[in-house]
Amino acid sequence: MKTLPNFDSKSAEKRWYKYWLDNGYFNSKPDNKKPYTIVIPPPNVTGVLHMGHMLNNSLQDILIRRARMMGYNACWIPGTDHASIATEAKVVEKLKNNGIDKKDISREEFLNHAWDWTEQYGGIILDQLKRLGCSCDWNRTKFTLDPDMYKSVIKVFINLYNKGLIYKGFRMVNWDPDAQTTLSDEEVIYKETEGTLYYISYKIKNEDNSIIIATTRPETILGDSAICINPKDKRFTRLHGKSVIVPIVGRTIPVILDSYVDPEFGTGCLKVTPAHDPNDKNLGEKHKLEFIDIFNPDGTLNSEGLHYQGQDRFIVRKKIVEELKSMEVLIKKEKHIHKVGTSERTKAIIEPRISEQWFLKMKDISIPAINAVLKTEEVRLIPNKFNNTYRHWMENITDWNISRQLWWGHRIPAYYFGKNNDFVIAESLEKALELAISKTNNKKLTIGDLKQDEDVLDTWFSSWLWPITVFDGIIHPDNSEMKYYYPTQDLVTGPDILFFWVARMIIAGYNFQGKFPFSNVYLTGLVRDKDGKKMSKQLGNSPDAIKLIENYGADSVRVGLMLSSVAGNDLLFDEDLCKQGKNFANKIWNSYRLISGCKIKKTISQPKASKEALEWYSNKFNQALIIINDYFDKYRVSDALMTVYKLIWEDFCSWLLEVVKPDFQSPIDLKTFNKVNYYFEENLKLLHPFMPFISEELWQKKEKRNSSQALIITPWPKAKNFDIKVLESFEIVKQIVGGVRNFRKEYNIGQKLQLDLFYNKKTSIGFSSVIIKLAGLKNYSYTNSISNLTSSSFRVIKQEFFIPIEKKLNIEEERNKLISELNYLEGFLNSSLKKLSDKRFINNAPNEIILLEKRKVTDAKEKIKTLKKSISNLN
RNA sequence: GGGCGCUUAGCUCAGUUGGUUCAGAGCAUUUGGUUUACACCCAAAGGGUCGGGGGUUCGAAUCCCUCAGCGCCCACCA
Repeated sequence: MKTLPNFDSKSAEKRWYKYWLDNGYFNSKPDNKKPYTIVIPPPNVTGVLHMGHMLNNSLQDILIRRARMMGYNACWIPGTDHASIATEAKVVEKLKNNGIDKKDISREEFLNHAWDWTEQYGGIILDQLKRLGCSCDWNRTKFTLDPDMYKSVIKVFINLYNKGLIYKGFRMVNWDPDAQTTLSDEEVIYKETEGTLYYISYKIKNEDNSIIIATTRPETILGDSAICINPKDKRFTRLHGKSVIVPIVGRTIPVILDSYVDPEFGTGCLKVTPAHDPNDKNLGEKHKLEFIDIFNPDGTLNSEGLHYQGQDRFIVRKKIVEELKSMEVLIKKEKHIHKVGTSERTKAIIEPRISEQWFLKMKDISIPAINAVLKTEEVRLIPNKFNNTYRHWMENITDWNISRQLWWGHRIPAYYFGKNNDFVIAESLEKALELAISKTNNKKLTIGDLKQDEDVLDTWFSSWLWPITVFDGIIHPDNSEMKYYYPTQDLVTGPDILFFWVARMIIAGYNFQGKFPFSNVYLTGLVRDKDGKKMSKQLGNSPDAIKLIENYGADSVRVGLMLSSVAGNDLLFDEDLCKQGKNFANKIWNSYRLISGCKIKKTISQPKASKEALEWYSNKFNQALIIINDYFDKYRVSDALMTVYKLIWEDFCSWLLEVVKPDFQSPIDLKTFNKVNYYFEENLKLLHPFMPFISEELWQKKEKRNSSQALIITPWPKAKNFDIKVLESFEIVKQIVGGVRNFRKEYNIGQKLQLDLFYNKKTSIGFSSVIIKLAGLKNYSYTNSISNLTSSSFRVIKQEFFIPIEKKLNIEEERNKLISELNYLEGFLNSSLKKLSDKRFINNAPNEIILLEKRKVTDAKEKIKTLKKSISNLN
């Protein structure tokens, strides 16, 4: 029996993954089965597997493997994302380490470096997913910068532009004066900083009076174009319609009214500098103010800065304060804590700056996407608590800034020509020339006169097409793959990209394909460490994913992740969970060791206890299967796993196997052996989506299997009816066995000594052979003449059980035990009686509740009677 | 500051429309056990005023109000 070695996860993982690949089990082609499709959230091409990926992809694999077994044509499409900003940053850094500055090389050279980098690191994360067991159709692997994907993205851009949905406009961007580049909002770090709030007096035009404003950035008064007050602020009613004069500059600017201004803050008067503050920009647009840009790209002042031209913004701040002081318009200074945006890369204080960008109008095209989630439920968010967040964002959606000042990405297909920077939108230079000629009627234009836009598209502008482009559905909308696989079924991703990605895919799916791209969106939580801290490289609290797999085995890590992973809830990951997974794998392995080690003897007949226990397990299994299926329907994956876990560990191992396993070195009968084997395999089927490797290994250990019988493609068990009464009476069996076990513990009686157990009512409980076997009884029968003085008793349901004991009965303890049981029951009875005597209860409660209460009373009374008798017998 | 959500055992979480003994699971802990698949094990036990307060109701973990603490998203306030 010791011949079976321990489970070797490393070798099993290698062997079976190769076996699945070699047999093409992951691959999908359209056929006449129903499709079940998931597109992977493409990880960054240069990324490495982290805990978030592990969680996310384990879930997808569980869903896809179960679907495969359920008979669907399961197709999981893998791929990677070019991730403009992240990848470009990494390439820039690498070049820098090699002494190359991005500014010094051409776009083409840079892109060559970027492609080298991508080829070098691009496959890593996908290989890591294989280690985890992910059953993706690798033949379908896609990359968002693949030529066909590139074409699709450009086609969509042109299409939207021609519909008038894409336009060029001005936007306030985060400008890094040191790096001289724009930064995305994610790259700006806000730091709490102590600054100074300066109170400055502005003279009212044609009056001797003045008003006082407060500002943290006095140098920006050079760009002031208005003073704004709250229309409801009674202190300043007299200023309505007036103008003021900007100190130093001498410019006359209007006083405007807007409820944006908070009368409580500062003086209640706000100076408006539309070119250098996002909020002021809004005011500027709303009130049609002049935009006065006072800075050069390097943070020095331009000609609008008058005598400060060419000096750095922070030096100017100091000098201007002095000048204002000398003009006696600086009223006072106050310390002021506020948040200042700094560049993640250069640490420079960012300068909000107006710049020209490409935008996509979102309002109209997002309406169907709002309805799909919130009204028709064609797309479901799981859990649906995210519906509110979704609504909030979608109803306040603003135009999408789709251009980025980067090189790595899909280059914007705008071609400029002529002195006025006129442009055309086209999929190629040749086409652009054609368009430019017809637009200008200038036949002398040549390709050399055209200059393509330097910017690339936001990464999400390709990702939002992902469920379509993986099937080439933009270029060839009616191709057979599209017809078969689109729309897909489930999407599994994190809530952090609900808007960046999920919402936009829903929008794109409807607008470009007429159908929403998926039906269900399973939103996972963030993976945190066990102290609740977000896992990150900087904190160093993120375990190495591959090391985890090596230490515990992929199956165990998957179980560890699933055990506490509720949809939408953050996952507090503790390595001990993997240990739990490993223990489980060990348990399963050893149950196989027991079964496979049995010697079969055909001539012996099946013991009654085995027959009874198998009958119970058959019901138990079907009940569990129905529950598991229901959990899957509700995407309660960890509950489904826990149900499998308990079915195998408790019901199968601790109860069934304990009954059917033969005595030491005794043989087992064939009938029992076959049945146990059968259920062992049924269990493996339920286990497979969660623990693919060990389940396949154990499945294939069975003899005479051929490849067509691989577990991965074996049908999921069909749920059959079960008899709840059988399950209920087995629960009573467990209590009786437990009662005997407690007795043994209390009186320190080992398992080997066989006991007598008597009951005092003739009602049948069933499973008597199981009881005899598991409780270690030599006699189990009815009697009405048992003395409490010579036996210990316990009660299950309405039945009383006695175990005769010769010497050691501790009467005092027995009595105390009975009395405390009695006290509990009497308290229980009283509360029921009290309820029933309450007329309001009788008048209001539904009949069935009253009947229940009455039954409780009669049951309790009966139990009390027997208990009292037992107690009096003890005296 | 605006919006949303959360608070149940030491930890991570279940708890369907208020109603059976409804206060649960897993882990952890404690106690006892092992030549007979597995100490990566078996058997049993302890542990919660369901965040505080108030209300509705015959009846509240569940519905309402309020307070406190935590989290997320958005805006980041001159």
